Amino acid sequence: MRLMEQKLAENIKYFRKLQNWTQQDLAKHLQISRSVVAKWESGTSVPDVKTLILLSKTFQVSIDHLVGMNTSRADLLKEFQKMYMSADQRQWDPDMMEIFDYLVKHPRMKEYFLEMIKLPLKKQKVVHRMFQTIIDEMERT
Amino acid sequence: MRLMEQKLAENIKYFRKLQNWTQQDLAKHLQISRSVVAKWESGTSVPDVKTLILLSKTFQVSIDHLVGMNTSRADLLKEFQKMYMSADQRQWDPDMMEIFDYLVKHPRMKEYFLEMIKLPLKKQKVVHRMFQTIIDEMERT
DNA sequence: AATATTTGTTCGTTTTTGGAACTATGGTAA
DNA sequence: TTACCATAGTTCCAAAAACGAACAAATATT
Repeated sequence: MRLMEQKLAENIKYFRKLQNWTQQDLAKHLQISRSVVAKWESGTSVPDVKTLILLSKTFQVSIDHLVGMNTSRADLLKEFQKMYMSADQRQWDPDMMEIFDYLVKHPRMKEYFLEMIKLPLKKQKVVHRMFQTIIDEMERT
Repeated sequence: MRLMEQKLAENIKYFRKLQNWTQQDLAKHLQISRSVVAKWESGTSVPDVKTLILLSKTFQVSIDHLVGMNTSRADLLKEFQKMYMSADQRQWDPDMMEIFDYLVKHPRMKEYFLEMIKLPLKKQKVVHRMFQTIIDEMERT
């Protein structure tokens, strides 16, 4: 993991110089001490996450790029799937897909489901239980 | 900047659940103590940059996404629709997204929902009605 | 209702950062 | 060359933060 620190160090320096800034300039921008910037760039220390985000904004570069992880900047689809679909596969989670289809076909059920989501948490739990009980019952008979 | 911590917290939890992992599972993966994960997810503390990168790799999500610096959900959705959805004109609306999120967070509910789908149609109808009744009831009281 | 699993919180300890001051390097002009 | 100035690297200490263990609370399952 030493590599990552190295890249981050290099990149901070790189983007700083891209702006024609001295360490002092950057430090002022971030409202921190100059010596801290020096330490980042020499790999002696690492900015915390909050500051990293600030750096990303300051330089207008993605955080992934900043830390040298822009390899996985792959396709949108993959990101999207990871973002919104159930995990394991590269494909859509078949189960979710099934539910999706089902709800499209049963809009009323969908509406009521949405209603449930809006309920206070405790009531949601109650609904879950009841639902569970109902399904169990239905499967048994 | 308080916002960022909140989003990061939510996202770590979200992606963890997407994998159907407990905090313990994630902790093991990262070779750290579970309580640390708990603290991240409750916003009590923040992972350092090294660990953040590890998380990004583990979940296969960009760091920017992880800290909530992503292009907005709506944008991503639009992009996705443009690229993959427009063909067969499926209705992919925000409500559906909400439901998906909800099911990710409540895997058990998802399972039971799937059970329902497998029931014979008549029973499904019955379940629908009961569900609606329950929701109506819950909303009234 | 009782048990087991999962999550949240508190505490003391350890690690790490951040800042001040000092040192080192590089360029420029006399 | 030497003196000077701006910039960058390093050391030390204080302060902040994360970490892990143990305990407490909440949630799910039977």
